[in-house]
Amino acid sequence: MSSPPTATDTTLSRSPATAEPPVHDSELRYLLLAAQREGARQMTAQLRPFNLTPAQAEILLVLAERAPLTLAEVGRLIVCESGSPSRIVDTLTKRSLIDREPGQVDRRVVYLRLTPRGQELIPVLRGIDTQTDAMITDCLSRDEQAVMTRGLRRILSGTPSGTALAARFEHEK
Amino acid sequence: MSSPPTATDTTLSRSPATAEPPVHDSELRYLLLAAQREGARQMTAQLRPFNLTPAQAEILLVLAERAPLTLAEVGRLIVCESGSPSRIVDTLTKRSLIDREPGQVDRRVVYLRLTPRGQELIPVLRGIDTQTDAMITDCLSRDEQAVMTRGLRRILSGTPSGTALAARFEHEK
DNA sequence: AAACCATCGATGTCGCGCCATCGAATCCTT
DNA sequence: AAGGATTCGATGGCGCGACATCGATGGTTT
Repeated sequence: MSSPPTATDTTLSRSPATAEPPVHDSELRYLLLAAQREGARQMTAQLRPFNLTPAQAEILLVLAERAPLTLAEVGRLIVCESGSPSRIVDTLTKRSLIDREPGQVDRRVVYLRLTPRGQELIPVLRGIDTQTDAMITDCLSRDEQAVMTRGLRRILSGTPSGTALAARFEHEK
Repeated sequence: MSSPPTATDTTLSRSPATAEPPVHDSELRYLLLAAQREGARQMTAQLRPFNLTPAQAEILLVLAERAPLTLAEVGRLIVCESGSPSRIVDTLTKRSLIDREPGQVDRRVVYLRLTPRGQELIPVLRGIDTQTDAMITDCLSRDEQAVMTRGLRRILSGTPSGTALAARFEHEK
C-alpha cells in the first residue's frame, strides 16, 4: 500500500511470478465471468416454467429472426458451441419447437425453422430477454454501456464469437 | 425508433414483445458472454499442457493465497459453482495437488491446502493468468478498464459472485 | 436434555461447452 | 472423369455449472 495512485505502470514492473500477487488485473476478467453467470442464472430461472435453457432460447430467437437456417449457419450466429449445435437442436426438434427439412440441392444440410408451437414461444422469450437485459441497463448509464460495448467489440474482433455477434446485430443500430 | 438519443427512456416505451425486435440492448449481454468464453478458451489452451482446466486453476490459485481453507470457504471465494466444489477438489486431490485434512474441532469440515506439487504449479498458473489478462488489458485503455470494473461491480453488488469477488480482491488495490 | 434448525460435504442428475472423430456429400484441382 | 480436400451433420467423451437430496455434525431454542 506504499505506492500512490499515480498509476499507468500497468504492463511493466511485474514481479517474476514467483513473488507476491502483483496488482491483479484479473479482477476484471473474473467480473466478466461473474456477470455472465449471474445473467445466465436469472435467465434460467425465468425460463424454467417453459422448460427451456438459455442456450435453447438463444437458438429459438435466432431462428425467429432469420428465416430458414442450416445447422452450420445457426452455429455461426450463436455464441454457444464452437461446433454445430446438433444436440440442442435435436432436443428442440423432439419437443416440436423446431422443424427440420433436409436440403434438396445440397443434400448434406438441413434447413431449420420454427414450428407454430415454437413461434408461440417467441414473444415470451423476447420478454425474458428484455427483462434480463434490464439487469444490466438499470445499473449502467448510457455512456457506460457504450464504453463497454465498444471495448468488448474491440476485444472480440477477429474471434469467432465476435464475428457471430457482429453478423447478428449488424442490421440493427 | 423516432426518439432522439436523449436517453433515459430505458425501461419504458418498450414494444409489446409481439412486435419488432426493439433496439436490442441484448448485444451487450451477448458480448459479455462471448468475451468470457473467448478468455476461457484461450486459458484452456494454455492450461492444456498441465492437464488443468480454468476452474481447477482458479481453485489452486485461491488456495495459494489464502492459507488453509475449508471446502465451503473455497466455494464462497470462487465464481464457479454455486454449491461446494467438492468434485473439482476431489480431482485435484487425486492428482496430489491438494491435501485434505479433516477438521478436529469442527468435524464436518475439511481443511484444504496445496501439496508441494501443487505449490510448484503456482508460478506457472500466475503466468498464464497474467497472459490471459493481457488479452483484455492490451485492448482497453486504463479508463475503459476502470469504467467496466466499476460498472460490473455495481451490477454484481449483492449477488453471491459479487461478494465472492469483493472478498477476493479487497486487500489489493 | 431434547427437539429443532443450519451448516458442511458428498453424491446423483441434467444440460451444455469443447474437443475429436466419423461417414456422407460437395467442391476443387488436375 | 478421377482424386483429394473441404464442408456438413452426427456422435462419443470429458469436465463443469446448476439443482436437489442426503447423512452427519454443530448450534440454538425451549
